[in-house]
Amino acid sequence: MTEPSTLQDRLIAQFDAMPPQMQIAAKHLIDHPQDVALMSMRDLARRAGVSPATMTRLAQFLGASGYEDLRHEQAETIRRGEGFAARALATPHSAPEALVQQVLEELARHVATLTQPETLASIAAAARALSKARRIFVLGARSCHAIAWHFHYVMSLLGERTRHLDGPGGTGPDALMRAQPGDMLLAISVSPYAAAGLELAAHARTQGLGVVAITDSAVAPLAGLADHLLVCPTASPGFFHSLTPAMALSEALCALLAESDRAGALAGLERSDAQLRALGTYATAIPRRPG
Amino acid sequence: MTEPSTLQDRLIAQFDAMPPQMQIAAKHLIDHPQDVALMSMRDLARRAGVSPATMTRLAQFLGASGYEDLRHEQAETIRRGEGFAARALATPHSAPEALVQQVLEELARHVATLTQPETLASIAAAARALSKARRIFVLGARSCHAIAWHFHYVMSLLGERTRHLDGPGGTGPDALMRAQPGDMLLAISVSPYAAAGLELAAHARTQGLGVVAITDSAVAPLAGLADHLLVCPTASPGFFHSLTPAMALSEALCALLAESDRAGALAGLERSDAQLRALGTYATAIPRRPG
DNA sequence: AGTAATATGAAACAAGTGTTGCTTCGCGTG
DNA sequence: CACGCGAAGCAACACTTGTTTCATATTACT
Repeated sequence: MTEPSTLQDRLIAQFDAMPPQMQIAAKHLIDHPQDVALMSMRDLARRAGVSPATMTRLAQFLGASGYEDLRHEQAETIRRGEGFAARALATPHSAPEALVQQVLEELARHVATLTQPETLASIAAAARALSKARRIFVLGARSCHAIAWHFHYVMSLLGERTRHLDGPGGTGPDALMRAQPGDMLLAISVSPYAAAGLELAAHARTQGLGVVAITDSAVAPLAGLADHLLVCPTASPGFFHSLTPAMALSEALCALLAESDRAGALAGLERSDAQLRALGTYATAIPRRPG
Repeated sequence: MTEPSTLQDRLIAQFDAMPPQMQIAAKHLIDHPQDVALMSMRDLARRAGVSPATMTRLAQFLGASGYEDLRHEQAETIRRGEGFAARALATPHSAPEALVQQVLEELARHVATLTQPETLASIAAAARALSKARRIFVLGARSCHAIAWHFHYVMSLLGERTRHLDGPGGTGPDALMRAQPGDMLLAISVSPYAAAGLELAAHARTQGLGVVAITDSAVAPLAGLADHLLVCPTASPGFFHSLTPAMALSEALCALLAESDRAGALAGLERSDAQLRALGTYATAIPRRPG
């Protein structure tokens, strides 16, 4: 009688009873259910980092006679449009749900806005400039700290080129003392514009650093002293300014920088990975759920 | 300049130039475009009442190298949710611009994904739980630090309810010592899952705290011990996992929490604002460009 | 510590995949 | 009436598919 359950539900329900490799496979199916019907089992297994045999075993573990059973089931699900397309149904939401929907829809729209051709060109140009820099100093005060830190963190996995102008005791800006010609500054600043960040950016500018600015207006304080200006929308139906589009910009920059030196990025990542694994930083196995 | 039109459009456009059998095949593809990706070509040919060879010829007639080209194209279309496609405005990009566009489009799509009704309900439920908490501890290790910090920062403008489990000298987790029943934990964790964060979350759980988790899979390590689970996609065409959707989730939560106590939020904001202005934290005028 | 039980990947398997070359068919033209 | 020519099916092709088998690790339990 309990048969209307979806593939994902069954995978989740039985997840804890699976052997490790099968859990890896199951996790992949849960996270990419569409791919069950859209690609071959062997390809899927390769992406999941699992032997093809494991996929067959997983299918049989779920009670199916084989993997093709799963495929047919998922194909039927997709045909019914339950894949993703359940949009724009009349939405008899509660008040809070309506608000979340508004917020998220606006964020999605804002991020989509960034794909305008001129914006793309600005991003590409900024990335090109940053990729040539000897060092990249990263600056983001107050709310923009999140973006600055994230950019620095990601880049630090690739190598040693970024310096984050922040730190305990207010000693963050000190790193600028070692700035040299050929270095660049990535500064993030949205309204209300933190004075400290602006002063530091202006100072860096006087030292001859090139400036890439992520900010919320073409006439924001940072705009005047930026060599490359990336404007991101921050409006939101909610209480606060949004930093999601700024985060998207930052991630786009990271993607470009990694791509511009693919080999170097890979090498750096591998070195990071080796150390992090050696230190047991990451959980390796998918742990059982506590009973 | 590649393929400004969808498969169906191209089929219709060239329909009249096709030989009879090929038209039968084409009609079937036009009427059941999904099946191109969801079943084998031979099956499809059988249903259309056409020889398999005709299908191959049809594909090549359209300029594709073979039928599998069509299959991949359709699979991609289905993956994107098919229904509404802001696709393929002629984009004669340079390579880097094409990559940025892909990245940003995928991010926008992911954020849009979060507006599914079930997701909205989860977010609303999580926010409700958090709004009732006496205190909210915020936890995000490594890459997730950006999200955790941002949530804490925004909430700290409203009042004193959040504690960020991080800090210099590794003393971050200490704040948990003062946790009491009725407190909650907001934990953020995406793959690769940082072990430290997971342990801390598990520990908080044993102390009786309710847990809201933002993570990237229904079977992520955090999922098992979460009372409220918010799943955000992290895939990206670029090198790295994306945190933009997680940021969007966090901002949605903030918006709801502020809204749930509008008066309190306003009062808190005013107090923050007063102090920050008194200290000259924010730049008031737009400075002229130096020199 | 030793043994039974289980989990796993490599390789072998038959069945099915999309493609291609060849043949046949139908039909209009010289 | 040959003739040529495109269309369509058949059958063999090389390849990939999902599955199974089996030997080897790995794990769990006295």
